[in-house]
Amino acid sequence: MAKKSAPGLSRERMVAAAIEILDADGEGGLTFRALAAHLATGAGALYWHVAGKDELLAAVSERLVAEALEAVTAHAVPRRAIRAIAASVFEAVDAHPWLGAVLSRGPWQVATMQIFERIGRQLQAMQIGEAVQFTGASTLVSYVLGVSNENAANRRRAEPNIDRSTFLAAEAARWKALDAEAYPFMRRMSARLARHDDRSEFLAGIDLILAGIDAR
Amino acid sequence: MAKKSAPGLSRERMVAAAIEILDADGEGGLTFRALAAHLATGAGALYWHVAGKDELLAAVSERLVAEALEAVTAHAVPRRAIRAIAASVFEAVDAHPWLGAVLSRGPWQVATMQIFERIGRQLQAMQIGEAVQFTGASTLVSYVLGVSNENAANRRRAEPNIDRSTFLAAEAARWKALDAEAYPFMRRMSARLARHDDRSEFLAGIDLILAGIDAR
DNA sequence: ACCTGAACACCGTTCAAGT
DNA sequence: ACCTGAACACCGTTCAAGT
Repeated sequence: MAKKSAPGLSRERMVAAAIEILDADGEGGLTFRALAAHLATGAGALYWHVAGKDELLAAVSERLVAEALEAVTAHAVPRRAIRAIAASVFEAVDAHPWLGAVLSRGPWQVATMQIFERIGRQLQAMQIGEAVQFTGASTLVSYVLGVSNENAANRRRAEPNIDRSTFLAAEAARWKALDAEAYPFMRRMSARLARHDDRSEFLAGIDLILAGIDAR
Repeated sequence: MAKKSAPGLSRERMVAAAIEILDADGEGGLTFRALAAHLATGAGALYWHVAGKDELLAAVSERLVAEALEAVTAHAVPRRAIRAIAASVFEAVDAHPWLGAVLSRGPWQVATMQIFERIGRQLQAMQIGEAVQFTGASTLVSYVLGVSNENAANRRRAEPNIDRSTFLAAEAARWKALDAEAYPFMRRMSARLARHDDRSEFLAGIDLILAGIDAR
């Protein structure tokens, strides 16, 4: 849908190029020099269209989150809708792991506000008081950002393109090898870690919070 | 308890000095040059005691989290204990806002493992299945890290030493001024935001998750 | 064994100069 | 109005040289 070879720079082209670089080389790979080279221009030119790197990253996260939220199918039941919203954000972060770090670096930027608003509206439709709506939305968003950020950090730590199951196996082995005195719980959970699924575990956390909201 | 003028460097002295600088000047203030100057040595000397900046930050977070967890008073009732653990971590992050960012940059470092383990042991003492223990611990830790990170980011954004209530008032005014079509929920919540308390709101989120766990 | 500090290979950002 | 690219003021890290 984007024009193939529009002449000159633009915020849009910069955002698109930044996403390409971030996906290819991770957050460390996105420098204004690399971005300028990618766009066949000088580094200084970028500053004509964007105030700086923070603003660019905010624009990038705004775009991906907006797309993720647009993709959410409507649900008549609020808790279903919340689950769908959370799942869609999770999938965006899963597809672009660096997004987790970017999102939680500047909360209360438009991207996070969108998530908060969308979740909040669904809570509003539930039969709960305003205080629980506020606490519930805050808790859900904090949880979503927390998981996103952990995923981003894990991807940074792991070798790129490593197989998911071999990564989990290595991680579980680490847990199992922990000191028995200091980490009895983690040791006991190591087998469970090895066979857990990130996405459904994330959604199980959402369900836990939703169940807590229902209990009010 | 630390020796006043022990000769030479050491990991411990570096960690202590790093915390001082971070508290005074924020995360951006901690450079190896500044740290070396603070310790009256050359920048290269630091690398004799620490592999690099990441390791230093990990050691810093490890220390503060260990102190926070030691300060937790024992509770016979698991959900009380979990509340106390979460509150103690919250207070550490509140006292050292940059810690929130450091903690969630490298999860599954010792600091995070300690929190996970401590919370997990309490869940283990509750009458719940192992799957809920795993999901519950993950959810609680992700939430704690999420909130910590948001707080860190908020402090970065606000002017330093700004009064808490004036910050909240300004933030609430921003919410109230949002577009009515796009942000009805946030607008409706603006008054509540203005008078909410960070700490008790954080704990209300913990209670929500705990209530969800109980509902199993 | 431990420290020094200059040097290396980067950054984000600015800005005079161009078109 | 928009782009260029050298220059500025930084970084983390390395490493020969010192004690």
